[in-house]
Amino acid sequence: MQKNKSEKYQIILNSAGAVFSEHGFHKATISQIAALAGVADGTLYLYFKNKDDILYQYISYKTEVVFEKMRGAVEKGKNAEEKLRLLIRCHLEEFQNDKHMAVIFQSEARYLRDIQSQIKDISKMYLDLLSEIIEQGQIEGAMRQDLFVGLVKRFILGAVEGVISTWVTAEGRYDLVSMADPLVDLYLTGVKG
Amino acid sequence: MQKNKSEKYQIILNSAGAVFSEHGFHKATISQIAALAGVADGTLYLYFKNKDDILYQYISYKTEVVFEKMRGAVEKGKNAEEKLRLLIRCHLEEFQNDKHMAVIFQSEARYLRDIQSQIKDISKMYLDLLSEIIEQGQIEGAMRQDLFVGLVKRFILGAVEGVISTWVTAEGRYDLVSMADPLVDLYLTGVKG
DNA sequence: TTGAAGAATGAATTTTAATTCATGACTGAC
DNA sequence: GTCAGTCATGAATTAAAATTCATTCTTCAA
Repeated sequence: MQKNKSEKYQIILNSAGAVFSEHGFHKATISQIAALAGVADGTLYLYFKNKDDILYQYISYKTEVVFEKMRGAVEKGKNAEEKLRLLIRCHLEEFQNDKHMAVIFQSEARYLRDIQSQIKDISKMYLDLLSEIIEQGQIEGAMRQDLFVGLVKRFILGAVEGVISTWVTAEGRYDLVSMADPLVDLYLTGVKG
Repeated sequence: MQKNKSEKYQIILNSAGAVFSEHGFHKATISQIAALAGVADGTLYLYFKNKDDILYQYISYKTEVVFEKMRGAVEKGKNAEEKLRLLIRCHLEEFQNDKHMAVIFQSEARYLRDIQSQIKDISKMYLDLLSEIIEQGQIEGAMRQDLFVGLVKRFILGAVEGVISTWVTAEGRYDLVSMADPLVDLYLTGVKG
């Protein structure tokens, strides 16, 4: 198995993303991925330990890239509310721009239960980002003091994921990013008349 | 394959629930389910078409039961806010009381992509319930007129699922139902100070 | 007591796809 | 032109479980 992230490594990873998102990890076969990548079945084993490892590397890689962007987006915000808006917008943008990733995170991430501990879990990192933002918001006085942060951050992440999930189910037929501000408005002021 | 829902059918379905939730659908084997149910492997095929069918029937059955309870709960509410509180509480209660189901809905429901259309999808029914409640809330003047109902209902469901997901990950070590009212408060009034 | 129908068994079979590895092709140094 | 090292191939192997079915057990009516 080669160490460096050669061009072929990337091609295989992308093909795997396409095949996993179309058929689901378990119904996807090595042959399908190899065919799409334009290589022989055996070649995959020069770059990956096994089928699980392909999914693992895919998720690790995407997680790292996306999370880097999210952190960058949040840093640009001047106050808690702005940071929250930038984070949610970035989240929706990234998933809209990479539908395969969206589908895979949605449906397969949980398969990796056992090896999850090794992954820089995107949920964990995301929730930490949210904690920071909420705590800052409380200090600024922009968010209520009596919030149970542990619940609020789950509430926020759950809602974004729910919105993405619907979009995926709808085959991505509408613009996801335009949901960002209405969604944040709901977080901030709720549905009450 | 027998038609009636005999006692043995139920025993197998429950055993399957336990095994699926422990190992995940794909790692679970027919032999494990049969052993737990105290029958021979072949017996499962007297009651179910195949392994997929077991998951399918499990989810169909649980969906029906839970949804019946949710509908009953909502009917008891006098106004939109009360209905929402009762729905969320019922949701959390049912999942707390049946952890196997909670795990399976969380991680395996999406596997059934292909046969999803045949399933009385719990999300669909749930979202319809929410639509009714929100629209009623708007008529009552208890909820804002400018809400985009399609987004709000997803927002609400996503957040509950997120909270359940965390609870499942935490191995159910705390009381889930006590999250109901704080969660609804967030829906209604948001996090703004 | 018997025997026919319905249930259940579990070892044998089948299926399916992941993984291996003997072979072949390519590349650049000399 | 040749050789060594690297990379790629894909048919053959392996492995794991799902599924089948010939056989056995149970029940109960006559």
